[in-house]
Amino acid sequence: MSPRPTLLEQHPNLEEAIKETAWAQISTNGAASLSLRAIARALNITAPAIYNYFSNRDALVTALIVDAFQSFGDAQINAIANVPEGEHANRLRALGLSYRQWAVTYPQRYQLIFGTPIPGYYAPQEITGPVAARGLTALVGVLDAAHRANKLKATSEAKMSPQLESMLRAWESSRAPGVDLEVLFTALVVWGRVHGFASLEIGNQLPPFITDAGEIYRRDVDILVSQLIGE
Amino acid sequence: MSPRPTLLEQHPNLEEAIKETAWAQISTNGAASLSLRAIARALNITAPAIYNYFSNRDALVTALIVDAFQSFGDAQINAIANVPEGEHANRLRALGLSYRQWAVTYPQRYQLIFGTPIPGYYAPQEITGPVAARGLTALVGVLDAAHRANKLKATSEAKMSPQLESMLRAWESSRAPGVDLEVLFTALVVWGRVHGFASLEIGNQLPPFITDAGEIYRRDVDILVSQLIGE
DNA sequence: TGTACATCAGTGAACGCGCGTTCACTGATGTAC
DNA sequence: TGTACATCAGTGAACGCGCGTTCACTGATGTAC
Repeated sequence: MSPRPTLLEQHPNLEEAIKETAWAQISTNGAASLSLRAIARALNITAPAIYNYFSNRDALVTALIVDAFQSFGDAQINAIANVPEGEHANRLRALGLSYRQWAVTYPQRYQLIFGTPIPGYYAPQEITGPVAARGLTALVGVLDAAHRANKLKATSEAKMSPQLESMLRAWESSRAPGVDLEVLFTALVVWGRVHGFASLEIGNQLPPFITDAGEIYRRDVDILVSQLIGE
Repeated sequence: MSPRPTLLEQHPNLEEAIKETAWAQISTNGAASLSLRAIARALNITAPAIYNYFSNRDALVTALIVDAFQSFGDAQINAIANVPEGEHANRLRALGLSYRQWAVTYPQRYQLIFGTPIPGYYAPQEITGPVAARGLTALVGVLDAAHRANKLKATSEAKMSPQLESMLRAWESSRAPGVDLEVLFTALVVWGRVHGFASLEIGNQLPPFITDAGEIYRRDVDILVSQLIGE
């Protein structure tokens, strides 16, 4: 037993500790002012030590973004894990509620992947892209299953414009083979809809009388589900 | 005619020039890294000169935010100025389309008022609040008119929860006297819905195959209008 | 069990930088007589 | 029209600060013999 603990003993997994401290900083100061020196200070190490784990500040940010997307995707997938496959309405509702729940639970992560980009930082798409797609995949899956079971109501009787169709077809052929274009369109609409209210809440942009945004959100999700899933 | 122009001649309205330069900086570097020194550099003046117009950095940011809200409110109001009062569907559609149009036209302003807050900056609510409310007011007005004309479809048959009702009643009595609670709820839902997709587009968070987000947005607004306004 | 050595995580000093803000100042402009 | 003076927008030097990153280093740990 050494008289004063070595640094290794203080931080058995320093890489993890650095990321955790980074998240703590983001939650108080915002992602833009993430500082290696401040992280080091909080961990009682010196700033250059961080370079043993991340080659520079951007590498740390990228790691955080990947973790956040991972966490988001996990949350979406877990949300429907215990809802029977045939209950399309319940599955869609679970995804919608989980979206906000995750955002409220991890506002820092939410801000990092859905908020204003960090100035001077450019996310490497080859790292960020695949892990970002995972979240939408769950939604597309649920809507597609409902569609195949003939339970998905059409959002509109109007024909899609040729431009819209060709964009969606590009998506279909590259990432979602065999999925109906209406399903893909609906996924985007649903995403935008849950995202909008959640982001207003997280960003604290709702009027002050909205003291419990969850109340509105839940009702909105119910409406959304009943508009999309038919018996 | 003096041989070299005085600074006054270079910048007849320096206060305005400072704000314009600030906007330019925000659009390239994001709001978080707004720097008085950089603004001064771009204007060929020294940094302390800015203090003749804004007492410090935060005061400049506040002025920008107020301007942005003003611009947003104007856009919303102008959007329906030429749409006849009785055409509820067209008025709602005009507001929806204008929301995105403004965001696309002034992404910096959009980011400043709807994006991640600037670290270390706290908006003085007494200045920011009133001007922020103006945007929602137009929407509430249009929905209220439709409701009074019996053209607003109910979003849901389910009864509102008591908590939801009491929040909305607080809003009604403090800011929107006489407006039906269903109208206020609908306004929030509409806001969240247009906001969500617009913010994904502005934040560049849509999947890469969505090359023309406006196509999806327009269709989404059409769906929204047809769901809310009946004949 | 004991010694020599390689490894390598973390240190501490230093670099050059940009920042917000203060301060005493300058020098052009406009006014009063 | 001419002079003395007040005003005040903008200057330039300086302050103290925190930042990312580099570099040669130290000293504990683990391995080979």
